Amino acid sequence: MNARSNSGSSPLLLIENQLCFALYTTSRAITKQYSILLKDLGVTYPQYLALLVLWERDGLLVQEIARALELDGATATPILQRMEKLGLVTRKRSAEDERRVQVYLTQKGRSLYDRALEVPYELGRATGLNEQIAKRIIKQMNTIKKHLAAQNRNAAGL
Amino acid sequence: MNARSNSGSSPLLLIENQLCFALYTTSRAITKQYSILLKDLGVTYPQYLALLVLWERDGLLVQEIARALELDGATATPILQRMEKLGLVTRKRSAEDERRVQVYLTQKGRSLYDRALEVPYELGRATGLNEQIAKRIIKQMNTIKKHLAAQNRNAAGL
DNA sequence: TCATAATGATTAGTGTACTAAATAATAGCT
DNA sequence: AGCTATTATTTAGTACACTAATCATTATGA
Repeated sequence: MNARSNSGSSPLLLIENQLCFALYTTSRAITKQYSILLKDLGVTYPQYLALLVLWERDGLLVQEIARALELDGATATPILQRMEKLGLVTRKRSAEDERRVQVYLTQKGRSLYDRALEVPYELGRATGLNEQIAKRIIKQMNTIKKHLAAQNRNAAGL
Repeated sequence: MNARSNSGSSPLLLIENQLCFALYTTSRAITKQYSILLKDLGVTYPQYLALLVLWERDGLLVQEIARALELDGATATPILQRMEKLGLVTRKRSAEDERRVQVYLTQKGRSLYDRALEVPYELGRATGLNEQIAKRIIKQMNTIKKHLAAQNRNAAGL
């Protein structure tokens, strides 16, 4: 049974709309919770994500950070500029290739690491899901994203 | 096993961070897909959601629409103002209570209904999940939101 | 080689989202 | 009635996110 066969019910209640709406509102609720937990650190959720990848590997390109966060470069740039203004990172044009900009953690950026370790722990308690269910949801989210990407690849290929 | 006991692995890989990140990126991917499907209608995803609730019941207050979309009133107002500029709705101060603003669909707003019915159908194909799994995810998202709300109620009560 | 394409980053412009503060009107209380 | 608290909406200010366009630099290929 697909959505079309369900035309008697209201569009608000169609399962596809419900699922997307649930993800939309839950994602916002989580981001809000992160902003509470990250207030002490003085960073936002996307900034925290950028820190996570830089703590993994320093000196990444703007593009690499954007790809890791699944963000457009045009979104990553202003985030990293704000982080530079906060004194968390520095941005340097690469010498070999002047197009590239590498992002490095400052001492201050590195210093947030220890306090940041507490964040996912506190947030994990807040979501109230066990690890097994969380893993299943992560897999299903990846399924959705893969499906959407394939859909758009086909649409672009026409 | 909680996050703390997992202190050997990187913070990026902690299950809580992974879950939240998956929801964050998937929600954005879905919104992007909606924006493609809604381009013909000339509305954004939040505007589409507002239309859904108004098609259910016309003349709702700004606050009621905000609550239905789980948005702050301060976010709903500019969305509805843009929709008014697009000629989709009109906003009228209530006569009995001058604080209240009621939102009504215009003829143009009503006329989008038929085309909008196709949207969740096309999006459902795009996500690639069956109804049963979708329903389970919706339930789990509600669990997370309830948990977060309870957490914050307790924090406020201290 | 040199015109052209591709790449990496940024800027411009629009539309959310959020908190906090302002505004205006109504409700409640004494 | 008049003071105070509450309610509904809006405005102000900050920070994403997205598309499209721009700019500089590097890669390419006839």
